[in-house]
Amino acid sequence: MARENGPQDEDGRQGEAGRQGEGRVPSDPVRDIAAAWERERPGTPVSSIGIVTSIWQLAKLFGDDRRRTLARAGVDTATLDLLSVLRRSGPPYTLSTREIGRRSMITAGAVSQRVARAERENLVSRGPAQGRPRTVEVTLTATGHEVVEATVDQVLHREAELLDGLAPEKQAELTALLRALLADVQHRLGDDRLTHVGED
Amino acid sequence: MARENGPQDEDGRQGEAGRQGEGRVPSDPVRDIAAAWERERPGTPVSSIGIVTSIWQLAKLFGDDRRRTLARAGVDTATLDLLSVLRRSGPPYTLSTREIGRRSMITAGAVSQRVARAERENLVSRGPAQGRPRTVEVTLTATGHEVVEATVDQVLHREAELLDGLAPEKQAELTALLRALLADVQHRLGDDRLTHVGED
DNA sequence: AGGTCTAAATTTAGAGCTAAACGTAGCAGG
DNA sequence: CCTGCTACGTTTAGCTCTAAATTTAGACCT
Repeated sequence: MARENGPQDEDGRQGEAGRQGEGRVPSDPVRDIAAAWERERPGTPVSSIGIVTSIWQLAKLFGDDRRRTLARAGVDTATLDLLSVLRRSGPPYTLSTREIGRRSMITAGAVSQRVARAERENLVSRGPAQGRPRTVEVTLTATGHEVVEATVDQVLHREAELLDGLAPEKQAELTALLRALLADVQHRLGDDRLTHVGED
Repeated sequence: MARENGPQDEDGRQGEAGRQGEGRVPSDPVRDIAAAWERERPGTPVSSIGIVTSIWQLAKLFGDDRRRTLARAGVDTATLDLLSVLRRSGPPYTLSTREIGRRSMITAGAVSQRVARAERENLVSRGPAQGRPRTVEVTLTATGHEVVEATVDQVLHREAELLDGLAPEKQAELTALLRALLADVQHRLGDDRLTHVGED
């Protein structure tokens, strides 16, 4: 209620898809974005929007939901990510900061900060690696181990729940396509970073 | 410290996929994550990982790449997102802050801050809405308009390029699946937010 | 041995975001 | 009328990230 008058469109053109006349398309926000660019700037290269924007929005929804789930348990997503990477690596639950950065796809500075925060709460410990000079090893503590055990299933279960509107075969197809795309993009970007240094 | 011994594989088992004996699978990092959970904690509900983690990593790669592309042009991604939403809405390039938040999927506070930053650089202007009390309207300035025109094609073109390792039919399939998933998750989360208020 | 060089991690500056507290102003009921 | 409610935007506190500057400590060369 509230909003008594201005019902239909302060929003500019919300339903801007305009004329997909027939069936009653139940509003596809991502498609609308591409359509709006076409309408406003004919020739805009919109081909990537259907994939990139959907991925972006899904990541946002999953991420926000995960944050809320974990907040109830008193943990934050960055810390759980760190603990999970260590937990998954198996005994002795130890990795170099470098390796942590690679697996979590974050910069070295971010690793330092995550580890410092987690160390403050006694979830991990830090020390020089034996055989390798200049490298620091991070190890899960007993407390850290407990936190993982207490939260990981919750998070994963919740996410499986969010996916179960999609039929299993569809999920399998999607998994395969995402996997192929991820491998390709990763490869491309890895190369680019090396080749692309000074040009363009 | 003191973790002597273990020289050979600090990385835990990087290639932890272990025995997918035959073909020489070219290392699938996302699959490895699920496999590692299974190995370390049999029974962990890993079914969502293939989709959720891939989406997360792709979003990170696309996002980082976009940030780098825009940095060269002296813009940041949050600002371009704001300007784009306004640009796409068509003349008079004006939206309420509420609507901006909905379209960009960010909180009201984040909208305020984005608008404040953009206003400082004269990319948008802000003022009370005509017919509706209590609402603030944001409008693209000429400068803001120029920034969009100068950068949007670059960004979208770059992203299309990143996708073009995936065959067009595959892209179409992926688009359709993501679209279905997004609609479902969005619907579910919208409901949840209302029903879930005090329980659990 | 002494002076670079270099590879590693850490620290810092600054952008962004969320959640929650706040300010404000129509509006509705007594 | 006055009071409290409600819908809106803004501000603030705190977290997290990136990029760049800084620190640290072997390694290499002569």
